[in-house]
Amino acid sequence: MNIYEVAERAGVSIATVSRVINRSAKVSSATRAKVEKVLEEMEYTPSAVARSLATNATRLVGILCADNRDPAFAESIFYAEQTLAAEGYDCLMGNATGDLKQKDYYIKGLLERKADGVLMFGASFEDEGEQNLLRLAAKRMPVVMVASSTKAKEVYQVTSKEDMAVASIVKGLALSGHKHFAYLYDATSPSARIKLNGFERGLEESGLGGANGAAVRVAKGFHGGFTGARWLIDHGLFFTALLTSEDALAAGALKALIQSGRRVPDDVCVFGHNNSELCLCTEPSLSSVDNRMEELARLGVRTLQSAMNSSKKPLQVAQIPAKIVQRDSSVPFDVE
Amino acid sequence: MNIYEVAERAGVSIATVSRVINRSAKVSSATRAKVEKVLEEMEYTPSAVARSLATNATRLVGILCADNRDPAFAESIFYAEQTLAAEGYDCLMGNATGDLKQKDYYIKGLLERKADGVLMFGASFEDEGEQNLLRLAAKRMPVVMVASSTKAKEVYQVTSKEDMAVASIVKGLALSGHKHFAYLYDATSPSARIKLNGFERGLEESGLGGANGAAVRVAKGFHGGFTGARWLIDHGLFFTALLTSEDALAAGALKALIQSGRRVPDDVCVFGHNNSELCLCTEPSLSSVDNRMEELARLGVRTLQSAMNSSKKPLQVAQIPAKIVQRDSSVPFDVE
DNA sequence: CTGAAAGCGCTAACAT
DNA sequence: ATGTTAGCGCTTTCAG
Repeated sequence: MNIYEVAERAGVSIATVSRVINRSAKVSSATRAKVEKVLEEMEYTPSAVARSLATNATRLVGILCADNRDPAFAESIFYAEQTLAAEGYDCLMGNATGDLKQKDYYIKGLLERKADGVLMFGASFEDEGEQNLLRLAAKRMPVVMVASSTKAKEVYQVTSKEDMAVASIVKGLALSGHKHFAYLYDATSPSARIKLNGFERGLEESGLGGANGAAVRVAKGFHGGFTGARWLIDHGLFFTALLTSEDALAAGALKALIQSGRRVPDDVCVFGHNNSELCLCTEPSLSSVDNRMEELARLGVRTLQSAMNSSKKPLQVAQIPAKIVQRDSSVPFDVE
Repeated sequence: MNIYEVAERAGVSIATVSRVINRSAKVSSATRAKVEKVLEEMEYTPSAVARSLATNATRLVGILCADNRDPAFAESIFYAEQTLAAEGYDCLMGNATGDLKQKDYYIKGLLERKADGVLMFGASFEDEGEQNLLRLAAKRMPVVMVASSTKAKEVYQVTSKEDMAVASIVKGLALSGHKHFAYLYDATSPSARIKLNGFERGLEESGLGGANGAAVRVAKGFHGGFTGARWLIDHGLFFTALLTSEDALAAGALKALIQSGRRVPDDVCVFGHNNSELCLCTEPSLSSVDNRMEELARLGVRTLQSAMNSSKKPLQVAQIPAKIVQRDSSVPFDVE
């Protein structure tokens, strides 16, 4: 059921068939009707692959993300997918959580499939090998990284200043009299490191030494937060403020703290990160930092779109401020 | 940078280049080396679209889902994507949340792109038009529906008996003496309706009339659950057991109940649905029904794989039992 | 072991 | 307005 069979059955040339399919040129309404009838009858479906080969254009964009299960990324992917679909782009999705080999697989795949562009959510490209891969990709199609950064300057980047927000929280709490901080994080990705940096910078800028802040790497999710907080408690570490790199971590920590008799926020203030719906569900509700993923996703998609239309090159790097959301797990303070 | 340029630079024919690229046939190690060197130098990337046209095979599978933001679907997508990627399949993802037109867009797209198969998560195809679409798709590639059902019997289906679990909860609670039930749901999709049916069947089979169970449609998420429960309370509806179609709904309801002075589980037992991580985060922790999405996803992927390899046709329809998970938001009872 | 040549299904000049 | 034809980049007989 290709264009030839249609042409034959309709008694016209393949060019004409192609024309009616694509509305590309004038076709007399008589032949048009004739062809369309055959199209219907045969349940003809054009071959996108043949078309792509002929036109050298796929309407395909890659969505590479660190983990589509992360609610923030899921939200971004959803938005990106729906927006791009509305413009007739299809999304090839991949989770590049792992090592270089995995990233290589996805990037090469997109290159081979001649994708029109890539949108990355939280995918980290740190070392030399990864950056080279990124450059290779950027040479052939626009690459937009959302919520993660890289030294490779060939790619577009949009991030929010989460580290500033974290630092601001520490400073705000310090001004309120807090002197002993703890930080729970679950990954060592660049963006995770950036948040951690914010924590440490906050301490420094508050005139507090490293001894005032314990940063502990824990397992992912509620369980990681729970056991992490238990560990802190069991080891007798004293802290009146607990920050985390993830809401689920904070939710777990919250449970552990309360089970151990701590009052939140009176004894210890707790902060999550990402401002997910989870924050509303805990008791007390969770203060968090809103990294404004929707904004980032929006900006990322727009950037990719204009880059693909190669109309005007947008900025290489964009940053928007993150927002601190104070709820019941912390005592209110002013943010400078 | 196509196969011709490579052939020329290496002083061989394109057939030979094709052979070394695909390791398809014997090539003397001398020429092989020569060709591979050129491949490297030119940073040659094969064209998947040309290859697909020639071989009539894309390694592409569609992942159509109701909403990739739903944690359960996100988990499934992740699993499916990683598993398929390991076998060299790329995933075209789409959210077919909406009307027929949207589903049509995705299905036709997959057909045009000559996808090798489709995996659907929670996507509903109810009415005549949608079912015809499904049939059209199934005629050309294997279609596997996970966590949703349809009357169209041309597609593979794997679901869990969530309705049975819901009914069992109602019956279990009824045996414990509960007489007044409420049910909060946020959608009218087939699978949502099935759950609701379970609720109603549970009442019936407990010898309770419809007057003993109020089913209310509410907005999505925590907020929907919160306002829904408030509505029930404000309207003076008495109930000692509250079931929901979603954990987030239950989380919201939980807050509202507790704020209004109800003790959970003493005054009212609350059940979520999906057994997400959220259940651990609430206070008290949330009882829920585990629809075993991971199992379903696993089964769905396996089904698709074997259907694509057309080795042996697996069963058309598979069902696995769902599990009731009792936590602190309900008083323990025995499940028959 | 290697090369020549015919397609895969479609688009896009270029004719008519 | 419609038809002819030459690719698009690759795979795959079929010869040699």
